[in-house]
Amino acid sequence: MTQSKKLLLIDGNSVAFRAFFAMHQQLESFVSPDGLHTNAIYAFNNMLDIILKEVQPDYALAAFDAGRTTFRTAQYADYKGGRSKTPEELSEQFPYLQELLKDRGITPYQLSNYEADDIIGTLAREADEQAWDTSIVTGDRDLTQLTSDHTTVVITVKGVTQLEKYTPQHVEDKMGIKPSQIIDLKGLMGDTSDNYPGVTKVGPKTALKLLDEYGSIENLYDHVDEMKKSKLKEHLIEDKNQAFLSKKLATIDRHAPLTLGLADIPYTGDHLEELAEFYRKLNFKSFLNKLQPAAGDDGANPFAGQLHEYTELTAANLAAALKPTAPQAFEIEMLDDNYHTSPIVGFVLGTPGHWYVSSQPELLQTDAMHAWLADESRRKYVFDGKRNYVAANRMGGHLQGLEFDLLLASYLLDVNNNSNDLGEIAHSYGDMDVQTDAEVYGTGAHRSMPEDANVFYQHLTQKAAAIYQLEPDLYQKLKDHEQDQLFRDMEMPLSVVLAEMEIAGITVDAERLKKMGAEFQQTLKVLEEKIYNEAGEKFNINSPKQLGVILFEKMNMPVIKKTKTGYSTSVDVLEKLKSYSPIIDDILNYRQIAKIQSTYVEGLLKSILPDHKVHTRYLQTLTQTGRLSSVDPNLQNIPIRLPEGRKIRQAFVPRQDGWEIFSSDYSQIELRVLASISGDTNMQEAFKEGRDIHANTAMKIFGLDDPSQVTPNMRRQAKATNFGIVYGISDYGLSQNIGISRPEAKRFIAAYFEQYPQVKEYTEKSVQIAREQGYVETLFHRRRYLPGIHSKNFNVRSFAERTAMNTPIQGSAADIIKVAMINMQQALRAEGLQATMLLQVHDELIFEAPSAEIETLKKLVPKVMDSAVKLAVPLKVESAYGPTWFAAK
DNA sequence: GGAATCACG
DNA sequence: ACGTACGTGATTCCG
Repeated sequence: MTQSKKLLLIDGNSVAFRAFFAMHQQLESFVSPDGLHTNAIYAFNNMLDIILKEVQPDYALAAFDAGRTTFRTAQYADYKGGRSKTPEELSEQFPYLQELLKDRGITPYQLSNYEADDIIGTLAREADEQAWDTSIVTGDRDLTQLTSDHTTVVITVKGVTQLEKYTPQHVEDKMGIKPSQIIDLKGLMGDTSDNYPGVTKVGPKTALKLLDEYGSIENLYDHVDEMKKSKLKEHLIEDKNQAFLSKKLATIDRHAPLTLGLADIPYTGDHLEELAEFYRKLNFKSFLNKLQPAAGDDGANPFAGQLHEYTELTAANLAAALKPTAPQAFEIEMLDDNYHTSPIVGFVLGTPGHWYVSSQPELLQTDAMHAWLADESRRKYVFDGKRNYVAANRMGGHLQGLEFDLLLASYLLDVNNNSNDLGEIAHSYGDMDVQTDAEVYGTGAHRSMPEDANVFYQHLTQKAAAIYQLEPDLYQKLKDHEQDQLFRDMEMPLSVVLAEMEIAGITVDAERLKKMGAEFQQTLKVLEEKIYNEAGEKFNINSPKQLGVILFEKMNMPVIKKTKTGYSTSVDVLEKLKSYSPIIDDILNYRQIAKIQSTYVEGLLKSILPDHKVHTRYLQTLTQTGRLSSVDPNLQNIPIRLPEGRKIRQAFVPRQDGWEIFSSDYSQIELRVLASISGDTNMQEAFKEGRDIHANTAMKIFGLDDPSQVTPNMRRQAKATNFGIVYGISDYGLSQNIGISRPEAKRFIAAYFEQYPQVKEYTEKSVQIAREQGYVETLFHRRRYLPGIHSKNFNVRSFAERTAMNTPIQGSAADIIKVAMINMQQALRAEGLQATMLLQVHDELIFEAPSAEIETLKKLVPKVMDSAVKLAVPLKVESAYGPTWFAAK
């Protein structure tokens, strides 16, 4: 069976208009070197990326209007009259838009006397007759009259990159009429934007009612005499001609005399060289970077790039391959993200001109490879050293001598560019010679080795070559940013520390978890029954939608908050509903236990490997602030705040009897960082004197003389205010958080800034710096760009301002614990301890150790942590230990 | 695949 | 007037 052909038809004018106005705000920032406005072209191209990927057409055309005069203006002179002139900033973009379309393999077309709609209608009809599948993209809902079993109309909503698909069914659901009735609707109600009238006093509601009853304008007028006497009837009779004319105007001509046919418009894909030239001309860097040869190309590569030659590694040539003393690129290949468990499919190493590839992981286990891996003097260039370290470890090797990690370098240069794909990153630095993994291996369920081994080898080779080629450029950029130390002395060594922590893993007592799971199961069952009783019916408690119906419709509780999709049923909402019914408490309990059960009992059990441990992966190049994140499983959000959840920690145990879990955390590290970098003398004094910072703040903002006057509630509010400052305060946010009025929150903040004046200066200075240089930095020159700081959109700009205040604080705290971790691994080794660092949870480090080493750790760990950096205030570290993680707190 | 919810610092 | 706290990840539902 042959698959039916796919046709893509684009309403060029309509989409261009939408594109132009969607990016109207950015009009003046999208200007080519020649002074041409490019915002519409840019947004149009974004839409193309999306729709081409989705439709994958065999044939494609973009239709444009030929001018103002058409056969419709002949029928009705004022058709589309009164429209204001197309802005010059847009009309100048049309010729380029057509050039873009050609370069993207899509035929642009216009026909004098006809509108784009008619071209589209005609081709869609021809395609329909051959049972092709057609997608029509437009911003104009009128085109939904063309929907059929084979034709889908895709409407751009909210800009041009959000698309809504209309099938005949969707048209009916959304508009209440069949696609064929749209022209009747327009006939009755007219169209103000196209400037033709319908029947007097008939709007959408009346028109829909009439169509519901009569089906079409023709049938309506056949029976108009039978209607009861009414104003409506008079208008209908009066405006009969107008109604028929309007229907005619609204009807798309599906037999326009086109000068081309379907056979003339094959979709030819990106014409890479022309397209690259076009992007360069318009200064479209991001599109240029995304540009690459399509997968399955015969390797032809128009971008200067070369395909590097390679040699397949064998036992015989291994020695020769390992001989060069210059730094070598090295990469172990795995297809799954989780490198702790993914099969290893091959590896590559070498220097330019001498690339060696292999699809035999066993070679990594040879003595020769082991010696080379462990030889610190043999420097290695890698992409994601941590991943390679773990993989080498699985092959019995110890990867040392890491000199340059492309992934870490690109992350530090711009944390927004947090791709994990070598190809994508290389492209963003202008190296187009390497494909992305998605292109070579596919994604999701389709991910697999290429059929042709040479494709695999070539990909490995191109990756290694890209690392080598980009190294000098990126290292220079790091130096330009004053980030070479951060890179060399912090992130690079940390990647090895993290690899060792991940490999160590933490032991989980599965039996313990299962026992807890059984108990939770019982509790859930009881709660479930109770909730069904109270609701008077069974429903899915896990479905916020169904729960909303029960609470707010059936039980008539007041709606406190709405979400995009319906009623909010989140904790803060439910808390406010407690007095209405005991069902609320049961739901809250159910939610709490269900969360623990699904995420922490069942979820955790799934990640335990045969060694009885879980081996998380720390993502070192993800967060915008420099923190780590933890996945598969996430060990940075194990419950602690509520007693039921906290019990989960009883399942985290040392790897052998006679050992314990030891934990140390920084106390108030973010506020200490704030005190230090703001230079605020009052806040510094509080820390230097070892005072309770929240109580101290309470005394200051409530104007008390003595700590004994601070009530628990005052301290709670002061604490929230301290947090608020760190997050980039707003009176509204604070008022919400501690349940006070907005003016009160405002007074709090004013009092706070009066007491800590240099903190106020710090917040103002941070925003100022972001405005002036476009980015903010941490103590160690970690950088975050904040393009939103100049936005005209209040929300976007406000967010950037809060981020400007928060990132140096959160990020510097992240820097500090990273330094501590590197020093800690060093210290444990130097002291010859068996103690092993296992986990990092942002401001705490968790170890396992023989009981006999606990006394040593109690001194050593805090010492290493509080001496990681020298701030203007002391760092305080608190420790605890016990037989499980539960006890170590 | 997005939205809602909730776990952590 | 705008409409919010900063940084994350996993699970579930549902179109």
